[in-house]
Amino acid sequence: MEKYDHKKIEKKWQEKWREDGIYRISDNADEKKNFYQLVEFSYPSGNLHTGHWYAFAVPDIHARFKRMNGYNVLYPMGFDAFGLPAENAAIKNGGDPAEWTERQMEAMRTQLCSMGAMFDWSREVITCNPEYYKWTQWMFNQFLKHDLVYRAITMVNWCPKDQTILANEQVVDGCCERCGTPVVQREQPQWMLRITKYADRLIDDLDTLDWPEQIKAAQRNWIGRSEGSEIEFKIDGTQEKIKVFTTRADTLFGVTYVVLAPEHELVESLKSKVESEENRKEIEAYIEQTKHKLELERQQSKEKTGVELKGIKAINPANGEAVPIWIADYVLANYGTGAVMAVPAHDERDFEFAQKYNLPIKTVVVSNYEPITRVTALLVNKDKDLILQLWNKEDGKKLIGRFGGHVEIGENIFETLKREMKEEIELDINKHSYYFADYLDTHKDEGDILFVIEGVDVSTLKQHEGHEIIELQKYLPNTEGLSENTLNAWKKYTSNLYKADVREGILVNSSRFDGLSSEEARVKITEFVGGKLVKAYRLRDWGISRQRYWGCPIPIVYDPEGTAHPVPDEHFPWLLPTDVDHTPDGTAPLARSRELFERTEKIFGKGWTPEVETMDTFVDSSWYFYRYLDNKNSEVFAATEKINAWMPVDFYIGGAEHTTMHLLYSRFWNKVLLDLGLVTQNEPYTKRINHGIILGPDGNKMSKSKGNVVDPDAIVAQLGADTVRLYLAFMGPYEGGNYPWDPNGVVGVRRFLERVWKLKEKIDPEKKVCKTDPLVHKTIKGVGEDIEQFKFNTAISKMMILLNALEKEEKIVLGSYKILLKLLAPFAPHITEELWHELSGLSTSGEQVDSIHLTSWPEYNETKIVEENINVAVQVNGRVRAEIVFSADASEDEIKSKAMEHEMVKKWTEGKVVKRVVYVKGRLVNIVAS
RNA sequence: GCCCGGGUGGCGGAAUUGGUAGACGCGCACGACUCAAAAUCGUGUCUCGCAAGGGGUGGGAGUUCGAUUCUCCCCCCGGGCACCA
Repeated sequence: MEKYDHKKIEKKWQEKWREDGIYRISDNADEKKNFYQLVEFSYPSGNLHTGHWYAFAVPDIHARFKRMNGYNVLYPMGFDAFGLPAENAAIKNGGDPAEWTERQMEAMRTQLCSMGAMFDWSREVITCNPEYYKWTQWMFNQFLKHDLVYRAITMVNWCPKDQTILANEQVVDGCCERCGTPVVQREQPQWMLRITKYADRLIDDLDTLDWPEQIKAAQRNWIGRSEGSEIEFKIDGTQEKIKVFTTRADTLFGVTYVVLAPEHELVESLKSKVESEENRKEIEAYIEQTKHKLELERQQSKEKTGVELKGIKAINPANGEAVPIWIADYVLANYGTGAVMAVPAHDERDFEFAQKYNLPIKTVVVSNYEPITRVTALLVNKDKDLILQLWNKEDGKKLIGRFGGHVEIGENIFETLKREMKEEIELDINKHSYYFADYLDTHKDEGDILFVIEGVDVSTLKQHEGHEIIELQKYLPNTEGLSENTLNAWKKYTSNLYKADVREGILVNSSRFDGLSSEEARVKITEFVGGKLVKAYRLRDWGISRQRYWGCPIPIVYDPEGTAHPVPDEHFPWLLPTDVDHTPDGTAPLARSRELFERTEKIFGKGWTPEVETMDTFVDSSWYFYRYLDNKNSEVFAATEKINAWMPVDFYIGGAEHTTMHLLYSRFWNKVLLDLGLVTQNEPYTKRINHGIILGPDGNKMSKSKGNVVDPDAIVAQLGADTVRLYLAFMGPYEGGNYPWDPNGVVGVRRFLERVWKLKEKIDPEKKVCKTDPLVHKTIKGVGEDIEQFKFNTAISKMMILLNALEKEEKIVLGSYKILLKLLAPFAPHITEELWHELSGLSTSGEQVDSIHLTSWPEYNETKIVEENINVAVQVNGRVRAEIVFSADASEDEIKSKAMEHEMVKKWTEGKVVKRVVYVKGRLVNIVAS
């Protein structure tokens, strides 16, 4: 018999599939449901590496599976062809980026074809093609019309050595990613997209998505919404006001100074009003210093610095108190209002600053802590995690109870607690902690206000009339009988308390707000001082200007007065000029194009000039998935009926690195398209998973310098594409994990394929039934379920188990073998296709055989999965003592009594009383005896 | 510091979601074939123990007839955010 030789079959079938066009997908296949599976397209930066294989060939398994299950599956491929990698390579090799890119794409297409994936190449999308970027420009114009684009001067990352702007992700630890030079901040006009306008929707709509919590959390983090208040502080003796943003309006009574960011717009006018020339110079010097502070320094040193604006005071709207005004760079200009009210008693940073510059610290207590009298300690941290330590009052030594949990202010847990505690003086700490946690849960809605204490000086509380607070430290040295865990918890929570102790506490009785939770107090106090409730975001607007050549030209022209105008739609594509030397020198390469300037003047008139910036490539990739649907349309970016036929993307698979970039940008882009009435879906991707990366055999990230790069082309040549696909799928669950490439492991799956190949020798066309039949059906079920969940590793394992079983048989049923081939087809499309056709000779009819990939997924019969016999484990007190085989229809009573009779059971229950017999259907019997 | 994931043999990883921990593969050991090697096939492989039996899923406790799985505390690793008021 001929040996399995991948070289003979893989190319052959790839060509045949292309000729037959079996992967060409129509928009409407009769009766079939459309399924859009998307993977992130790649930069045509050069060679296809293992990462590409992992990203494209493994999801192909799922796409093929869906197709065999009756879906009309679109699994397209294209190139994110603009951008730095292509441009850099072109610069290095002295070529034209367009030509260079075209060459790379051609090479990569060949490599991509070697995967044997079901890409529909007729739908290919290339972002650097004018037919594509014409629509990017058209959308930019739409954004512009709807006030979602603006030009602003912003701070950008600037590498002084490379003379170029760097995107945030190109700044690593405050240094330029490429040359390691510390990055400086520089003011630069930029075209901005108003993504912040969509911040709320981008957060809120995450709830509707079937995405991993991890990704959602990262996006929430990135957008960074926090709800707070904007409160105005009048500046004494002027008309000016300082607006501050705070999430802790309830601490307004504790404000002891106000801080502006050095870049704050009011600083300019205020500095002329300071009391001395000397102070003014000091201020100017500080502002200057901040401006030139390297990003690196900002990150490394959190040492507080600042300068007071002497002689000017801000008025606290809550109590009319005049407090000093400072500028300090710990206040960020572009977050909130760029100004904060400082409450050192309740904010770590303000506290540090106040300590350094000797500013007063005032503690605010908004509280009603009446019930505390009989408990030795009650602490609430700022997350409202309540920790209650109950000490025996009599000798003050024994910790009799402790509990923790999230608590809402307003629970009157105390009275009942007292009652409960009376009976149990010596509670076991660990045992009872649950009891109390449960208790908290069930009494959430009852009772009066209990307390809010935060950062409170114990001695201050003591002075408060009518309440008895026993100081914790009195009992601290007495650690007898406490477990280590308790002791640690104790230390942790008391250390918070002592931190407050350090502060010079002044009790401010804001009785008006007594008895409110800090949340309620926040709202009430904001109202009281005429502030407003606002939200602040960490997310900034999206700067899309790039001073590079190889990108989509921003379709803007300037009139002779310098006013910007959009290039009208009829001039699209607004072509990227080619008469440009694109060696980077810190200026935009397009500024050197004669053709572009001439074109502009010719169309718009003398003195008009073009925008010379290009767009961030994340713009290109923000809508590419729409173009796959209708990639040749010259009238619209994609026809509505095609959009409706396919969108939203059912399944989007990609790398974790895009979590807060591409995934957020394209969601934003989609929402804008929705608002403009161009599309109908609120979210572009229904389901998303992130895959991990393939590491080198040494467990490190593959890199040329480490010499651990695995070249997929070489492995494919040696072992075949099917083996590589199978191995990548077998390494571990597809979602999330990073796996080292194990050269032995690949050989292992190759062995599996060879055994599948050899197994055909055992086929007996006459044989109709076999004892492996139940396993065959079980495997169909299991493999299908696993693929659905992207657990390819266990799917393969199940096929291996089936193969192991079939190999043990003398002869096997043809049907079983065919099923195995079908199950394996999505994983190893070539070998299965070859065997499938070879087997057609064994079938009775002589007609033409279809591709295995056009057949449907085998069906399993649930009743056939049931095995004849079951193994029941017999336990005595939870330990397995015996195993008994029963026929599958044995009754519970029968199984139980047989188990009781077993000699091992007798041995282990000797002299004991059987208290209970637990039976788990078809699995085990547990005999409880003592 | 905050927010998400994780922690199981020598390794990648399984475990029907509370029911016989370690599937499947790699590696390793032994055996068969061979003059020999490779390839292939077979057997074994968590750990202590000759065995009977005991221990064991990062550590400590708890709930349960029974815990890798649930609860609490702690430790460690990976990722995101971070002077965000």
